[in-house]
Amino acid sequence: MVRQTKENAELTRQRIIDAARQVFLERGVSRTSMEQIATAAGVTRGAVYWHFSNKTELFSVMREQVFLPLIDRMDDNLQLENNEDPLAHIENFLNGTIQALNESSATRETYEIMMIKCEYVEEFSEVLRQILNNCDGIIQKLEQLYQRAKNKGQLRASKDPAQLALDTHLFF
Amino acid sequence: MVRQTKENAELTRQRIIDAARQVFLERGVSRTSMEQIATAAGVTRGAVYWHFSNKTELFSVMREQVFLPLIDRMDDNLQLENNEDPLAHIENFLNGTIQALNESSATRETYEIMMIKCEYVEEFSEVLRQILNNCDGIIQKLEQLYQRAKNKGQLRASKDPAQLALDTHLFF
DNA sequence: TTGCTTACATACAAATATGAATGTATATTA
DNA sequence: TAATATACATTCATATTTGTATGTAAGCAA
Repeated sequence: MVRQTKENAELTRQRIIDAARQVFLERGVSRTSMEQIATAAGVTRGAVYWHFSNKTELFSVMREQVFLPLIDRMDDNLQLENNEDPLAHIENFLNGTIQALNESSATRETYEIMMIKCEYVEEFSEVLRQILNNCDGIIQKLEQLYQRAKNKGQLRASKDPAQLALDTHLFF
Repeated sequence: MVRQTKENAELTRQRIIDAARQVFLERGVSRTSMEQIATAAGVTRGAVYWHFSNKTELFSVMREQVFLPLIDRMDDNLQLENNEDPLAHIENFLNGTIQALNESSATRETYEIMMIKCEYVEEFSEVLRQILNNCDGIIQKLEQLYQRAKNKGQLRASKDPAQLALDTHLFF
């Protein structure tokens, strides 16, 4: 197979990403070689290097492909418009995210890779920073919601909204 | 330096372990080579291989050296004798463990390595299993304590001790 | 004191991985 | 339709890492 049409090339690219996710999951990020990813995708390293300049970039793309939509969805679920019942709002948000994880095995696998199959050093520590950045927005929104709940008397006075937001996020 | 006395050899071994922890922390477990560990310890790979058969074993020893005492301490803190105030007992346990982490940088570093600088695949998944095994005992004890708290009316009826134990552990 | 063992250092061979260079047949475009 | 760019496969040079093998000086026991 020598020269695919544009659409086929896009399919190949996606197959490589999916293959990477599989191999990362099985062998961990740093122990998988480009060769293994290529084999799993049914191509050679040449193809992999054509689409991605190195493993770090491939990892980032794989991650963003499933995570940016998830983050978006989380952000959407946290829209601050609804002022009626902040606590229920938070519960809905958590349930929605769990459901998203439940529905997509790709998302779950990526999550697992990021949790226990990746060492956050050097190039990857940048990834970690990005993730934490994403989370910061969510934490802030959570805090605002908790603050509103407190204002509405839904929370005992002893609770600190900032702490609760951190707790919620950390637990999640 | 060619032939040390027995005590000096033991010191060398310990230096290697400490060096391994440092390098693991900086570069992640799978990206550090024996060479780097050796250099950090001020010896050659020969010495490292003399004391440890490979990186996995070195990692295990490093981990156990700081974690077994920690687990022991946690177990001790959870002794079930004191029946007066189960919830306070749990709080003490958590505080004690935090304090242990706080006191020993080696423990903290090892904790960080295990959390985000190690990919749990193949040989290392065994390590993960071991860790979870250790935790099981703790979770059970927590559950018993929560159960007692419930019996004593310290908990609302709606709370499930098993759930609370998992929550506490997971959060921690 | 001799002989054996220990605690390493040094050297070597093999495996593995990387990135780039090159080749090539086909899509695409002018 | 000719020229060019694309989407790969193949090849190659170069590190890097590993485990082992070998060397060696000093410690230790008899």
